[in-house]
Amino acid sequence: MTQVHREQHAEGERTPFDEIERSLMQISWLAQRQFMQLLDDERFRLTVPQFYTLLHLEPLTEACKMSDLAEATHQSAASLTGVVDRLDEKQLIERVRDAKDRRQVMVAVTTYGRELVAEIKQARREQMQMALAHLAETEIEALMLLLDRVLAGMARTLERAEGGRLA
Amino acid sequence: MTQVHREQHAEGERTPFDEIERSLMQISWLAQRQFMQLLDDERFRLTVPQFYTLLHLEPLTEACKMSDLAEATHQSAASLTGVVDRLDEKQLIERVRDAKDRRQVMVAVTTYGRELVAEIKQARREQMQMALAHLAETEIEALMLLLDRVLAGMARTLERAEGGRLA
DNA sequence: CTAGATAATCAACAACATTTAGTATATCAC
DNA sequence: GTGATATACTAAATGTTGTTGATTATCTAG
Repeated sequence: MTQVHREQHAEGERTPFDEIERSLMQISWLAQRQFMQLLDDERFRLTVPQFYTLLHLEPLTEACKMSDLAEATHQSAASLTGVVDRLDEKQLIERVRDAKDRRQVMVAVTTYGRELVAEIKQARREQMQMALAHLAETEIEALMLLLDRVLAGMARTLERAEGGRLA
Repeated sequence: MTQVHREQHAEGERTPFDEIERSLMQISWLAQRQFMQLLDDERFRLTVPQFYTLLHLEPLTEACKMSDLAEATHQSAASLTGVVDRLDEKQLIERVRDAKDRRQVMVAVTTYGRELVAEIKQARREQMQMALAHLAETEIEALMLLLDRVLAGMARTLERAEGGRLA
């Protein structure tokens, strides 16, 4: 196992807050990493940008303009074209030129695309459950309490910041 | 602004739970994206894997073996070599061969590396505060309450899964 | 000393995302 | 129609990460 040596130096003051902040960051990294691996599964073969682009399209009844999609997913238009190309190859989305403004390309998720998103969500749910399966019920409860307190602390921080700015 | 058309189709049943799940996923994507952009700032010029590798080293008093670092950050050894190369170029870490086992390369964060991590954390905190600055105090409170309930719901899901498996 | 295991790196390559700049097409104002 | 603008795509170049398999150096067991 990896040995961990924590610092206690007097100047620099490593506070519990710092520890928690670091833990949250590390958890975020690991979760992201785990999700990446899930998406890379042979059933899906998606990358993270591809999935989130698809996810944005999935609930829409109507097709979405490329430019709107780029804005919504915070990707540049040129970058999005590549991502949408790859989704198109996999037949997860369809490109249709708008009848009214023939410059525009409207993108819509296909039925297969919707199915895949559903599968991925299901797999992710199972993955999360498995990730916590080794914890005892009491440990999960404790974890939840702690997370609640983290959120409460974040709320307080935000209130203070807000108060300071609006005073 | 992007027009959003939500689906109400009878089969398929779009539940509020689905909506929230999607929102959480989208928030996670946007947060990740925002963080990426922050790390790309001229002050830092880091990538996400580079930052989290550095983050893992930052609290350690002693240097860390490459293999342990790879395991901890969930990267392959070969992949990590490249990441550490780039951190080394930026003088954020130092490589030292272990005296006892000269095969091993020990990696340690430099003072400059620690400073940069601190700067990034600070910037991130400010970024988060700015992201929520446009919310009224009552809205933030409401948001926090809702997040609490999301977490509680997650806990229940986990308990059920746990109960089913252990029954 | 030798054989084999171990640690890290290297080499070669593929995939993806990203940027910049340029292009084709279509729309709109006049 | 003409010129300006808008929309999406393309091309080319870059950087990072990732994989696989070989390689180098080192240690350890016998």
